This record gives sequence, structure tokens and C-alpha cells, in this order.
Amino acid sequence: MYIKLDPQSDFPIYSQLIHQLMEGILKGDLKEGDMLPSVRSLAADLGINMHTVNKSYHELEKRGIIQIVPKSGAVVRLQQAEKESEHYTRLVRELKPVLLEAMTLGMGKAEINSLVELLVKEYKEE
Amino acid sequence: MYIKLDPQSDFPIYSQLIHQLMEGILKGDLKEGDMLPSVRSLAADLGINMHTVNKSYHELEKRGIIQIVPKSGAVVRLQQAEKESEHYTRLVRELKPVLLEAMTLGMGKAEINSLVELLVKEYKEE
Amino acid sequence: MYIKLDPQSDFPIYSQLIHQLMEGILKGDLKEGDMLPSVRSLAADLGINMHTVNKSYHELEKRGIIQIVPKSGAVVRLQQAEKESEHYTRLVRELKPVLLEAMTLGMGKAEINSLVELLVKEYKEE
Amino acid sequence: MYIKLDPQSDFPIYSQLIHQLMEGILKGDLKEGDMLPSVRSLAADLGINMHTVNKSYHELEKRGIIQIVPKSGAVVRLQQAEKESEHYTRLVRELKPVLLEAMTLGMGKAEINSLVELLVKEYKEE
DNA sequence: GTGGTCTAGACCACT
DNA sequence: GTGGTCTAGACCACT
Repeated sequence: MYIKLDPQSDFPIYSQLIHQLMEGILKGDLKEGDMLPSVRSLAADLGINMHTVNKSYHELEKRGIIQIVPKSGAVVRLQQAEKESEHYTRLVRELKPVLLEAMTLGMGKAEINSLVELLVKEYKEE
Repeated sequence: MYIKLDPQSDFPIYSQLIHQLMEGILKGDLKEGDMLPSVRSLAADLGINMHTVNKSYHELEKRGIIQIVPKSGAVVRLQQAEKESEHYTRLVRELKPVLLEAMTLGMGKAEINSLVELLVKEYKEE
Repeated sequence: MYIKLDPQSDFPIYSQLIHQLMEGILKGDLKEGDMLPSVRSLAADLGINMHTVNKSYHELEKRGIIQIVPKSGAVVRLQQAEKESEHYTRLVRELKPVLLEAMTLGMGKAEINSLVELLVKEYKEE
Repeated sequence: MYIKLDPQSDFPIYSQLIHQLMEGILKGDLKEGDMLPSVRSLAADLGINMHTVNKSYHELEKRGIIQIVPKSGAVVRLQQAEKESEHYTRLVRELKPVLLEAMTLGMGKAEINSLVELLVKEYKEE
């Protein structure tokens, strides 16, 4: 799996890494149950600091996407966003303000739907 | 227009104010071209700090929703999210990571679409 | 005794196993003096790694709930939380921060008591 | 407000700091709406690293106890553990295994209740 | 060899 | 002056 980080980007490195790892999971490069590389080895591979990788891993754990087993490593969790889970709740809380903003900027229901579809396709068909 | 702030919310006051003002615009309480109340008077009405209102106004301007005319006041802008505009670009940039997260958490295209529809309806029919 | 593990839970497998074994003891499926299944056979039955079972057993031993006799097996210990024992001390150390957090989040003495009663009942009446 | 850290303790410094700050809030040294000291100044006062203070603050924010406003500071949140909140859910999840362990160690309902009351009093009457 | 924790020091954007 | 981010390097416990 190829990870590309841009130190010049507006997005901090740890965000970019989160993003790339989520894409890796979506594309199937990382499957459920797979071990992620250790923070140290991934940091070395990417030429960044261990702590930066660590921050990304912990953020992904907070979002329910991976599970960190101390002293052992990190594993991709079985995914299924159950409606009652805290992760689903958080997701809705993140989605709401963005949709509100879209509507305030004048986008209609249809427009928003097609934008969402477009973006979703981007990931699925990559 | 009635604005309700919850000091014990997870969201900071200025976010809540942004949210409420956007809803006001959506519902038509504030129409395009309308003047917003002055920073000072709104702060007094809501019993919050002037700087907090100021922060909300500037955030709304950055998002292309209102326009601040120095020494004069703030006006609701004509809303039209043109695909080339910076506001549309920013919106897409905000939407992308949330959708990516949804998919990584195991939500499918259909599920995401129905969630988006649900949330959009919540605002439109209020 | 039936053990159910959920690989997609937020809790790691070894924690779930600890939990289930403790429930088994509470319900009386496993009585004091009973032998636990061997690490190997339980791992095979549950379709999980031997090391995972091992980790659960050692954690239960550290908590004074079972006793591991090398080369022989694991036995459910006589339960009695004496106030001077290290297990009682550890328990208090685990309980304290959770109660402190509850109070800091605004829960009163009565509320905490009723919550504790509720949760205790959940196990006893299962 | 006096904060005492023990570098020799089993508990990491950031945990001790979390603990002390929660006690400070409980005792009323820090009231709702109060600003916490900046990460830098508190670190300097305590003779520890900025990052350690930072970690404590973020953990307290995750638990809903304080609110961090980037570039501005951290404030004690209005506390009230609503039953629907994610913080309440987390609390219950933390409390459950400890109670289960207590019962497995042979403590009865009455014993657990009196232990909880004892510990709660310790904080309230300090 | 792993993640957990801690330190010291740096540059950044924004109030 | 604030928190956000990043780096480099260290010791620890436990697998």
C-alpha cells in the first residue's frame, strides 16, 4: 500500500495519514483484521516522527476504525456502523453542520444529493 | 428571529451562533440583503461577549454567507453556490473527509444517501 | 457454559473473555475449585489464538479470581474480598477514578448509588 | 488551587493531573466557566512538560469536563450528566467491568454500595 | 520489538 | 500569548 504525504499541504501530516489509511481500508489494501505497521516502522518508512503516526493511529481508534492493542500493535476493526453506536452518533454530528452550510449557500436537496453521490463514487471506484 | 444558545453544549458558543444564524437564513427569517444586528447589540441581547459574536460573523463571511462592510454592518449575501467558487470548493473539502469516514465505518452508498436526505429534510421542514 | 465473543466489539477479545468468565463464575457455571478448560482447548473451541486465552487467564489470576498451577491448569479460587487483600486494594484503585469522574460530570451521591444498584442487579439477576 | 504530582507514582503524570483537576472542580477551586491556566504556564508551575499538560487537558475534554477553545484556552464546562449523553454512556461502560469484578471477587450488593458511598464521601467532604 | 509516557525545543496561525 | 503541530530522543513494561 502506497502512502503519499505532502508536507506543504494545508492539512497536517497526521490528518493526511488518517485520510490515506482510511482510503487504504476502503480500497481493500488493508482488510479487516489486518495488522497496521508499527508506529515506529511506518514513521521510518514515511520519514516522519513516531509521535505523528501515533496521533493518527489514536484518532483512528477514537473513530472506531482500528483497534490498538498496547504492546502488540494496531488492527483494522470489523466495520459496521450500527445506528446506536457512538461512532454513528459522532458521524451524524460531523455531517450536520456541513449539510446546513451547503443549504445556506443555496444548494437544494437534489444538488446536495448529486454532490454526495459524486464524492462517494470517487472513493468507491478508485 | 429567536436565537437560543446552550452554554453547556459540546459546541462552543460561536459555533452555535453560526448554526442558528444559518438556520435563520434557511427559514427565511433573514433574507438576502437583510442587515444583521450590530455585533454590539446582538452580544447584549444574547448576554455574550462582543468578541464571540464577532468571531461568528467573520466565520460566516469566510464561508460566503454574509458580507461584512466595515463601519457599516453585516448583510446576508445573495446565495448561489457556483461550482467554481471558493465557497463551493471549501464545502467539498469539508464534506469529503466525513463521507470517507462514513464509508470506512462500513456505510454503503444507499445508506449514506438516505442519511443525507434525512438530515437535509430536518432543516428544510423546520 | 456458553461463551460468546464479538470480534467487532470495542473491547479486545481477551477483555471479552475475561468478562464472560467472570459472568460464568457469578452465575455459578464455574464454581470455586472448578478447573477451567486448558488454554489450548478453550482457544480451539472459541476459534481464537492460544495467546489470547493465556492473556485472559493471567489477567484473571492477577485479579485474584483464578489460580494458575503451571503444568496443571487453572482453578477458580475461593472468593472472598478481604479488606486487606491486594485484590481489594486494586479494586478500590479502579473504582475511585470512575466515581470521581461521575461526580465531576455532575452526578450526585444518590444518582451514583442508583446507577450502581442498577448495574449490580443486571449481573445478579441474569 | 494546589496541585501535587508524584513522579514516583504508578500512575502517569498526566493521569495524576487529570485526577487533581477533577478534584479541584469538585471542591469548587475551579468553577464552571472558569479558565484553566494555559498549558504552558501550568507546565512551568508544575515543572513538567507542556505536552504532558496538553494530554491531560485533551483527555478532560474528551470526557466532557472542560472545553478547549483553540488559541484561546480551556474552560470548565457546565456539568450535568444527561442520561443520553455520550459521556454518560462512556461512564457506564467504565463502571460495569469494575462492578463485575467486585462481584466476582465475592462482594455482595450491600458491600459494594457501602464501598461506593465511602469513596464518594471521600471526595465530597474533602 | 511493541506501544506508553515524558522531555526539550521548534515554528505556525490567530486573538 | 495561545493552542496546534512536529521533531528528536529517551526510558519503561510487557510480549
